[in-house]
Amino acid sequence: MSLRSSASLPDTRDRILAAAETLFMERGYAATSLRMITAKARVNLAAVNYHFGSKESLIREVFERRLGPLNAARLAYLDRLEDKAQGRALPVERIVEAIVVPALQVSRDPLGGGAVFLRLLGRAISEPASYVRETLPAHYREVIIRFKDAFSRALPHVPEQDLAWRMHFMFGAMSYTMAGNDALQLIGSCQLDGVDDAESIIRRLVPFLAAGLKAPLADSQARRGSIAARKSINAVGSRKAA
Amino acid sequence: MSLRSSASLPDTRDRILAAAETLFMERGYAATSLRMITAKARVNLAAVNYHFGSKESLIREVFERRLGPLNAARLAYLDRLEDKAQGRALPVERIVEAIVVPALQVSRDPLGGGAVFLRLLGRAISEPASYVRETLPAHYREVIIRFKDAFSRALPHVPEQDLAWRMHFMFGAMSYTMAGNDALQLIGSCQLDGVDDAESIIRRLVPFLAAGLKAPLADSQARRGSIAARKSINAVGSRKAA
DNA sequence: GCATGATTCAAACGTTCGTTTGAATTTTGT
DNA sequence: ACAAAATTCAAACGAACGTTTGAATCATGC
Repeated sequence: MSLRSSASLPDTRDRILAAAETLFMERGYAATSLRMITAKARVNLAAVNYHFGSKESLIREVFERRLGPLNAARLAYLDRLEDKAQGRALPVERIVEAIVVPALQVSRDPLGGGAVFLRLLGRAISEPASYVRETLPAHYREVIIRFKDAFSRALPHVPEQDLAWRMHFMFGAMSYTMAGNDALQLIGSCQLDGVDDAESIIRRLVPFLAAGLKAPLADSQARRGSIAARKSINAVGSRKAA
Repeated sequence: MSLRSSASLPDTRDRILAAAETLFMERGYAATSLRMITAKARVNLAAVNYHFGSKESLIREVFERRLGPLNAARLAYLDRLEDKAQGRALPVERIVEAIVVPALQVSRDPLGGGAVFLRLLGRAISEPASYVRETLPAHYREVIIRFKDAFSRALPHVPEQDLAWRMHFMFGAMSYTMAGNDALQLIGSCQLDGVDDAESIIRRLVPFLAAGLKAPLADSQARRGSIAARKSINAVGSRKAA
């Protein structure tokens, strides 16, 4: 079993995990070499293959170390909400909180690496690496099912397909935000300094997502919008887009 | 100048661009080798360095070929809306359309590669590669400024910082959707087949985003939610998250 | 029709990658 | 204390990477 004597576990494994987490977040999986990781972790190059077997297994463990507890906390949060509601429908805002708030908890992980992992997770969702695209859905499946049911009860008038899409949009806004994607430097054109702590982001994100989920259905107004869109496409297409 | 005689331009450049676009979308920048690109494009390996100088310049051209026209179409769409409105505030839905609909146009590019580029673009926003993170903001700066002004007039009661964050969330949901991020396989738990064409996605995305942008401000209810969140964090943190 | 420039091509360059090896070192069990 | 197991280490492996080279091939203008 190789159970460590509590006090003096050889932190080589954890140092590698922490270094890999940071570097994968900063540079992506493919662009991060094992030599960068072992240099940052101050361990021997061969330690990665000794402790994890391969680079691919390493990134798998990076995710599993934190994603399991995160999604377990989300489900526990939802359980508590549903217990308290005693069968009554939950407010959409509370369900959204059950997804978003545990992320805040992770970002305050006393080990300190939680915030880094959140950014990594936000990036990983659009990471093309096959190990990521196969590992994440397995972790999320139960979360998706449970929350889709909860939203479905809270929004009984929203058809299943529309609800699925709205949850899709919700995960998009969330992942993007958690990834810290200031790539477009929205921030550059107006000051966001000092208010980018996790809690104030959540205070803004939850109402945004709840309003989107509760939005009136498109059908009534959609026809007109769709036609207008079509016309404008032709109009734009006919000019020389410079 | 090397102006080609119209009919028989050596399509080597375009074949490389198309192959690179697809492969960057499928596997990411760092994980795509020049040998993969030249094999797919059926050109010689050295052709990339001959025509583009380097791998980095190649990806830059991949983006500039399509992103310029796309954002120009967005600005033209907004121009047209504002001309018609004659100084009156625009409906939020129309402004959102001006961002989203030109993407639909790109996805119908007669050259056929537009949809691939949209997915690449959605991924690139969270791509850590420095060339991407430095190139994209330059293309988007004017778009951000113009649309922030438009939203600001349409939503005069929303403070600037809140508006910036809501636009941030909007770009998140958009990028995620354009990237085709079914990584969580929301789709697996409920059928979305047959309705995933670009137009029906937009018909669902625009109301979602517009509702989020118009959401009531958090302040009134936020205090309570924040405290509840804090308590739940401690509660969850104290149990063994499995 | 031939000289000139543009393009393609096979081959090789040096570097870095993930992984393996086998000996040295440390930790553990008795 | 000592054998056995676990871990660390320096060094090297072959493969794949982006890029360069110089000759071969193609197109073009006079």
